[in-house]
Amino acid sequence: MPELPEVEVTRLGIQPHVEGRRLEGARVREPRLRWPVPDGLDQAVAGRRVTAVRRRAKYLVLALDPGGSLLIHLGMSGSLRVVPATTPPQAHDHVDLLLDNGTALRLRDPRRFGAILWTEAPPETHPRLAGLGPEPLDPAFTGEHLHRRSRSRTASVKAFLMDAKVVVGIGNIYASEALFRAGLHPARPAGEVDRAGYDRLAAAVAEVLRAAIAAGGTTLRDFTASDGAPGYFRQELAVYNRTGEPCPACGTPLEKAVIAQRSSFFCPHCQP
DNA sequence: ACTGGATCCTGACTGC
DNA sequence: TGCAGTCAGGATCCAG
Repeated sequence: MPELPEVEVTRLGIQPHVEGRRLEGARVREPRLRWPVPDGLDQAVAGRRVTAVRRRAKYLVLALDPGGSLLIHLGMSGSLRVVPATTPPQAHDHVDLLLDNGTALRLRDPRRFGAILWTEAPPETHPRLAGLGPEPLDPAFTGEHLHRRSRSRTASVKAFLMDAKVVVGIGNIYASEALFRAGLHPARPAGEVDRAGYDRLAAAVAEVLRAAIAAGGTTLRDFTASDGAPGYFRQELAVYNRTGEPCPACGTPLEKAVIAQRSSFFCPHCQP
């Protein structure tokens, strides 16, 4: 699924087509997503204007006027396209948000781990968003923050980095990539990494996420941006899915290990 | 407060 | 060609 860079690439892609448009309604073909698509979504959004397309963690937040917000999560396999509303839906095209120019923002999600939620309250107070950690591209995300939050934690630094209460947006690909750039073994207990290590890690996270956004995200199999284009950061991945290939820094064969139930990729020499 | 494990779902791929 | 098994970009819930 889309991690933060893929969600941000999606946001940048749909924003010019969606922001400022009035919603005419919603067409729900399959409400059984991660959580059920709300009953009455069509009525709830009809006539409201999209004033902003934002992102919080891996959620897209469409702010509406007068009031209300749509929260859209892409789960593992979700994607959003802007298409003519008359385009015949293909398999797994579960929801259309109908815009006032004859187009539709169309959610496709084969695995249905994604979600569309509706709230009248300020979106940051929604249970799914309240309690999340800082954005990794915000100044509040620092090595000091990671160091402080990790004291006495025995779980791996990789699991720690993927904990949305610690910092949001980092999934399995970018966790491996950031730990490689920081020279940290993914299985190291989070509480044993020192301040210098977390300073390197915080910087590495921001670097790799920014680079991935600039490349249009990472396409492993089914991620496409809102215009259908794949992301090209796959070519720049240093370790992810590269078991046995030479480390780009030292040439040692890269290794794979299952850490916190997720495949993890690392260089045994550069990441002690 | 943390931790690891199970869970939701479909599709792609591997090996027999 | 078919079939069973494995794995996949997420994140919640639960027991301990």
